[in-house]
Amino acid sequence: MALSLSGDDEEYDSECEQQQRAANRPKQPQQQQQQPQPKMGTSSAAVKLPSNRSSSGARRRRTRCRKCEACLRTECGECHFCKDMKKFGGPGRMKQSCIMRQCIAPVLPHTAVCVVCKEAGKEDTLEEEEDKFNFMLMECSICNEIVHPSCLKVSDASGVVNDELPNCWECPKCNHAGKSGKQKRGPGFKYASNLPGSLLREQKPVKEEGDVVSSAAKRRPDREETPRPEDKLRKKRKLFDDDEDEDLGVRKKEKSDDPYFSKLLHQIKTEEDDEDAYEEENEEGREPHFRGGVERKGRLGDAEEEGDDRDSRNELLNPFIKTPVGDSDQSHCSSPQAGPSSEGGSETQEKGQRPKARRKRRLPNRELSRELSKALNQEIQKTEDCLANENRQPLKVEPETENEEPKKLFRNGSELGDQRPHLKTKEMNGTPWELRHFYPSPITPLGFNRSTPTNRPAPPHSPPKCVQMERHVIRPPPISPPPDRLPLKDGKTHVIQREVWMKIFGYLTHQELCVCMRVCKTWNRWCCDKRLWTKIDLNRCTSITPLMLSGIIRRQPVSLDLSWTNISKKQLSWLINRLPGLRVLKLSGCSWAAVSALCTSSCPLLRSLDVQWVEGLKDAQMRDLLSPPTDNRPGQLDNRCKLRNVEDLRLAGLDITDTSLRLISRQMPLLSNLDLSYCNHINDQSVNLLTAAGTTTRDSLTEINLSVCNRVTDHSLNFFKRCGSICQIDLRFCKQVTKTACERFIAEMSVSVPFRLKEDKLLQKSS
DNA sequence: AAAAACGTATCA
DNA sequence: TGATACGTTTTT
Repeated sequence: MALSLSGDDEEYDSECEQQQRAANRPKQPQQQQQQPQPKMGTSSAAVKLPSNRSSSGARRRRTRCRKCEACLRTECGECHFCKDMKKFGGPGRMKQSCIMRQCIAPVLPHTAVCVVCKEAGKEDTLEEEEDKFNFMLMECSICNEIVHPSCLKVSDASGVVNDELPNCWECPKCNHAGKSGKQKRGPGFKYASNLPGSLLREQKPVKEEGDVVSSAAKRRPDREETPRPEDKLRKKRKLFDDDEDEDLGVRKKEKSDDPYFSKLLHQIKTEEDDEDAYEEENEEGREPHFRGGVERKGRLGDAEEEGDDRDSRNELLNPFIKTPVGDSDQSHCSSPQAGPSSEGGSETQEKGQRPKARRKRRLPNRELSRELSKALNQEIQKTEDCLANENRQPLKVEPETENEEPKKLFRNGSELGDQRPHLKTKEMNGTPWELRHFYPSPITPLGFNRSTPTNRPAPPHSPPKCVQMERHVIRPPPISPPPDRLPLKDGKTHVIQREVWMKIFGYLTHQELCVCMRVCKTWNRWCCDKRLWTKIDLNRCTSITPLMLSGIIRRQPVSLDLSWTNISKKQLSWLINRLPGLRVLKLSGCSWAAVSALCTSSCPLLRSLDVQWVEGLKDAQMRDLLSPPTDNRPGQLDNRCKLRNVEDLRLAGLDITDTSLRLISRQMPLLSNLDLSYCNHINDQSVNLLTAAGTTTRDSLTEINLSVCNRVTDHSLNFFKRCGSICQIDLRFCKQVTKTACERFIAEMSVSVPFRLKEDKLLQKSS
């Protein structure tokens, strides 16, 4: 089908698509009634597809890249889809891949060919990035046509590369025609709405009116007629309204920010090439901006004008945004890991002329500060506007722009209006996610509210706006995005290789990375490397916007701190379902309403969970949290505790009792570090439960924090004697615990395990 | 030829 | 709005 794209479609109506499918399905009882008409008449799917998009060809199905983390996994055998498989004893009706194996960067099938020349992608035969780009197959997310950029005749138009998806762009024709990217998110699919738990909804193309855009897009002929994206945008905005409009006007470029880099910049070729496009971006900060923005705002403050801000926002916010293709980047990014097709393409960095493409980036950062958030918001709006405009205007290739995706976001979603929070980033670069402790938690027991254990810092409450995420495909950034060396103006390349730069970037904070991202396309790309964003910290970010969520997904952090944010359940659920590799999740200070998202999702790899001071989290909620997933979303069924692999659990400030501890001792066999500070209902019996014979916690516990637990007495120390691995017992500020008892404990334990009093009532194994 | 699985229609 | 079903596509 895919191939067939265009030509024929005209005949069909846009609606066909859906119907087509319907037609295909003979079976369903009800269907008959409704019978979608088979306009297509026939049923062959292939045929049908084409018809759908009238104007363009049918969308081509994509296939797994076989290289990404997901593709390399083995089937879990536990998700809904696996259970349906015959190999796992199921009926085999669903025919879906294992949830854990949903490809992150689906590629065009090998059978895909250029609509114009009918040949496959040839990027593998070329060396220059530009060439590669020009000869690789690119699928338009709007008209679905698959072509070699070099086969296009449109000269001045530029395409907008979608970095998120390999070989995906908004072709010059569509772009020039002002078609909006419609919601289509390009070929990539499942990740979003189809997945269980996805919050995004699929947009059903034709059907809904809302999709004006999409439908429009579908039709080729009528492009012009098609409703403009703007419409949608407006709608969206309304939904989220932002206040950022004003900002839009503001943005500008920042170029100058870092005088420091200026020299470098001059030398860097990238920019030049892209020149226009590129510069704009840089200067204006589109991609760079957004990043820069973040940082700057965070740090620099105003430095960036709007441009920067935008970028940063985009990144964070719009995960979907694609990087400007400009160069080869697009491809890189998009499918860094992905398959073949993507590979080839990826490099085109600067190519140029031909179809120019632009891409956008997004940076998810944690460091967004409020300022940043504002900036982000602005950017978002801008982006929206831009998107609307951009569609009509051809972009040039840029290395890292992120327009494309953002567009989608906006369109679909909601994004625009969001509130952009500020993300703050700390530096996570390179940090091993292994942290088992959440240091940062603002709420450290002993820290502030010592005296008022029960009071929790008021979490920022901002009503989460409705986040409607569309179903976009959110993909993680590529690892080691090309090029290998920094292109210089004189046509040569910098002596230092990418990996060396990467090591250097590894020492930078997120803010600094954002600054670097504004330097040039190449750096922009490199700095977006997933390895540099293993930890994302949005602690106390006043509002979590859809774009931010997208940005997070794209970066696939191993550690995510959403403490004291007003994230909603829907948002959290959406995130969790898309962060299969998440190990550390901090939700302290969030509402139970939000945290309850954990009840319906499975986080098999979660090792550290922080739910301190979560309002409304009591025994009943703990039960829900620890019981097997209740939800029926596919892939979510599991009879085991959702948090069975948690080693570090932070429950400070919760009104939980022995009921919860009993569950914990049974359901969390790997629990090593438990924080129960400020839990006023915890008493000696609680400790007894945790250390009772037959419990796994008895041997797994290495650290326990019972500080400010006024019901705990000296007697608890006796229970800890039976813990084989205990290394630290924090009983500070426990009114009923005496120093004498602690000393006695040390004396008695000294025979086998030497302990010491690190602080008053803070027992620590002295190794 | 068969297995895998994409993408969407339809069901609930 | 999520879950299920399934024709078709794509790979093996």
